[in-house]
Parts: sequence; structure tokens; C-alpha cells
Amino acid sequence: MPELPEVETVARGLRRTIVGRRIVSVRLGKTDFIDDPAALEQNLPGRLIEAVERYGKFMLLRLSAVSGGEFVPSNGDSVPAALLVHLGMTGQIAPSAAAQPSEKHTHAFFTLDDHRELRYTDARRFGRLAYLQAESLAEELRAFGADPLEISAEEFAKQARSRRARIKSLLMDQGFLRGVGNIYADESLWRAKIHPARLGVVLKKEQAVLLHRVLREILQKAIVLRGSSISDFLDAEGQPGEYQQHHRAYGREGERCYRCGSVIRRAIVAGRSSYYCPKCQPAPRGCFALPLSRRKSGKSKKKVGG
DNA sequence: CTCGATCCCTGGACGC
DNA sequence: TGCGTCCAGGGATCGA
Repeated sequence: MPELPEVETVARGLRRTIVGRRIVSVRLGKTDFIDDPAALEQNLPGRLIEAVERYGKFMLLRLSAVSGGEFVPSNGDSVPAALLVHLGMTGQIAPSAAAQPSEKHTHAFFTLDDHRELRYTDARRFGRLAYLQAESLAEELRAFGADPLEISAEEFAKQARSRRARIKSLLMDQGFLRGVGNIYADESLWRAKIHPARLGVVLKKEQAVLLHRVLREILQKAIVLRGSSISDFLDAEGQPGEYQQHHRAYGREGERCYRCGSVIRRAIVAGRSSYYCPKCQPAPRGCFALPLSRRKSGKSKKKVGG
């Protein structure tokens, strides 16, 4: 499930492999996850992919400007348009030889000028593709909160402690922080010894500062390890990440806490399965763990965990 | 402001 | 083996 580290990994791969290439043509399959399919077909051919940026869980493929029929390389902030890519749960985007048969559920093909195709594959189609002009792009991005790797501890603590929402909700709220999802929320809360259902407003300042620090450390380490491959995440080179071997809470229901040996439990917080140590991360009143289920999810999947 | 519920979608696990 | 059911979850949306 692509969160910040996974998206960063994919973005880095695309920077190495497709920046500087020109999009020659566009072919689309199912389009219900694309904002305006016709806009892609009309506006992408002829454009250079000038840069690939990550913005939270989004990737921005910056495209060259077009002026009076001439393609004009853009510079800096005046970049006119971009292809916005969100991988959702199961999205993958990678270049491959145009002659190579495509994977099942490949719904977008961007033919490049070097006999390759940039392909977007997404079984569940929870992802999103959108061609956005400068203005709508800026508007789109304005809705997002700080990058967790950029926000200061002070600012993070101040904002988190001013909110009445559950801390897990806050961490995953893209308008508060951009890029954190279920896995890295649980992992950072385990490290900071904070129960996911605690309210932001009840956190001590030191707790919030610690949470900020461990979140950064976890995200940075996960980026180095090219993300977590839980089910089907692969980077732009088709390689799985390795950070899942370092998970301390996520997906470990019924297993022992690496710190205290207690049995990791699961509860639904913010509508999501949340894994935590009941001893290290004491629950606020009224929050109960789900009965231990014996479904060994994750274990039976190949090459996951360690 | 924050909550839970519901929908989107498919594949994989699991029960019978 | 095959079928039904549940679950995974980011995000949008809606009503409480």
C-alpha cells in the first residue's frame, strides 16, 4: 500500500528512467479512475517529462509547456501542467519495452520516444490519474498539509495538540500531514508508545515531539529500504521493498511486542485496522481491542515479513 | 469539528 | 474443487 516511502521510491525510479523523455501517444483502458480521460489523450502527446516530484502520496510528472504549437521547456515555478498520479492501494507505474506484453489491469499506456511505454497498472483502481494545468494543480495541492519530513517538531507538536481528533486519524489526515497512511501511522505510534485512539489534544508536548521524531526516522529508513511490500507493491524497477521486515506493530496481531513481549492487539481506529501493544501503548477509556483472530494474514503471503 | 457509515474495486484467504 | 463471504484500505461523500 503505497505511502510516502513507497511513492518516494517509485518517484526516484521514474526520475532515473523517464525524465527527459517525450510522450508520443496515449492509450487508455478503463478510465473510471481518471479525472478527464480526454484531457490526457489531447494534452500529453508531444510533451516532455521534465521532472518527477512527490507530493504526499501523489507523484507529479511535470510536463513541458506548449506555446503557439511550439513546445517550450518550462522553468522553475512557472511549470504549466503536470500529470498527477496517485497509486491508491494497488497502483503501479513503470516503463517497459513497448513490445513487452502488458500485465493484467494495465489501464494507461504512455508511449515514449525511445520504444518504451510508461504503463499504469491498478487492479482495484483506487488510484487516480489527472492532467492538471497550473491553476487547478495549485488548487489541488493547496488542500494538503505539511510534508512529515519537512515540518518542524515545534510546529508538529503545536498542531497535533490543538486537535481533538484521534492521533491516528490526524497522522493519516492528508490535510494535516501529507503522505502518512495506515502502516507508518501504526509504526510510529508503536515507537512513540502512544495508543492510536488517543486524542491529539491530550498528548504531552514531549510525546508529540517524540512522535514527530520517530515518524521521521521511520519514514527515512523506509525510504532507504525502498518501502514496504505488503501485498503487491513494486517500485519502478519491479522490485519489492524491504521495510516490511522492520514492522514492529503493523500486521503483527497475536505476535509478541518486540519491546515488552506482550501480545500485539488490533482495534479499529479511524475506520482502519490498527495494531498496537496494549502494554506499551495503553488504551484510553472506552477503546477495546478486537478479539484475537487466528487469521494469519501476512504470514501466508510470499516473501513478506521476516 | 469530528465521527461513523458507505461506496468504490479486485484478489486472496478462509469456511463449508 | 468450487462457491460464498469477508477483508484489505485511500479517499470522497453524507448524515449525525
